[in-house]
Amino acid sequence: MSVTSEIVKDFKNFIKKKGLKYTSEREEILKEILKSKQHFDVDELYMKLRKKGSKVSKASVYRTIPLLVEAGYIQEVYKQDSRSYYEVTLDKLPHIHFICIKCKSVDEIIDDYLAERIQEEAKNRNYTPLTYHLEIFGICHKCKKEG
Amino acid sequence: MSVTSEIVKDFKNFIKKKGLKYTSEREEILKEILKSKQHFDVDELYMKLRKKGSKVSKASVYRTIPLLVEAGYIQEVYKQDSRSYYEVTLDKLPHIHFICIKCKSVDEIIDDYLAERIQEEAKNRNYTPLTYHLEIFGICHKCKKEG
DNA sequence: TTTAATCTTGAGAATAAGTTTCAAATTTAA
DNA sequence: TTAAATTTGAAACTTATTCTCAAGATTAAA
Repeated sequence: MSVTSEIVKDFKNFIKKKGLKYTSEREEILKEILKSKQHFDVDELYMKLRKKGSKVSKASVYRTIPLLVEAGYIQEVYKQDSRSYYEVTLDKLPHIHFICIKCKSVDEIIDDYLAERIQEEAKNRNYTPLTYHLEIFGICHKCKKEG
Repeated sequence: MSVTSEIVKDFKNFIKKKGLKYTSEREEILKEILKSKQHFDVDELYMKLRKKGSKVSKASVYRTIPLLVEAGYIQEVYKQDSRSYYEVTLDKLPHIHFICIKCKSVDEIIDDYLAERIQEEAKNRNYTPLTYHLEIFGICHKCKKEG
């Protein structure tokens, strides 16, 4: 069984356990998201679905995202210009984003050591961490060269 | 000369250097912000000013904040429910926020080691860091106890 | 398979933070 | 004091996200 269909099955279970109904819209949205290799926002996702002939509404996309976050498949990774960006969580440690305030590019790195330290800090505080965002704002190499 | 009036003087210089005009509204807003010991959002700040009899408009508050960020007196520290929160930067290292997703409480700590490591990571990438946000989302001790 | 209860959907209205517009007021340099 | 330039307040606008509601889909049980 493919990874995707495995996840689809699990998501169905998740939905059922919550006493909700498993709809084709929810499945379509999940499948499309699983294809994304990068950060995405609601508009991008909605457009991709539309281009493929899907009839899902934007409202359904907005309604499905919190379910996928709760199920642990995606997470919000940053906000920019009052828009939220998400990414697939699978096999991924939370990571660091470098956001260039000039060109708006987003670069990411993973630093296991940093991740551990963050976990520690949370535990020292008697805090149950679920996820974190580390965003470093600054100027990227390219923009620095250009002036 | 008090710390506040020192800053007010510097801000006036900053404004002049940019070829802008130094207005009583800008000064009022800066002074009120300097009094804040905690995170604040635009609405809170605006309300405080109003209660003191100030006539500044919300638009002016919104217009002044980016200037104060640029001048380095305040920084945006996190966003929640599509609202931005700021704090006074003075003598402060960027720090970590624990945000409880249940009660919305925000706790902060400073970890110099983490701060250093973040700087390093940025430099390794040829990136000029200006500021960063590290937000850890989870459940606080109190909410965990309550179920 | 039919039913009935419940949930979900799409479309558009509503909400709210933040931005913009514009005429009147203020600041500033000369 | 004056004239050019900027800023202000108020209200209109923008835009991501949420909400509303009637119609349609799902589900468990008969």
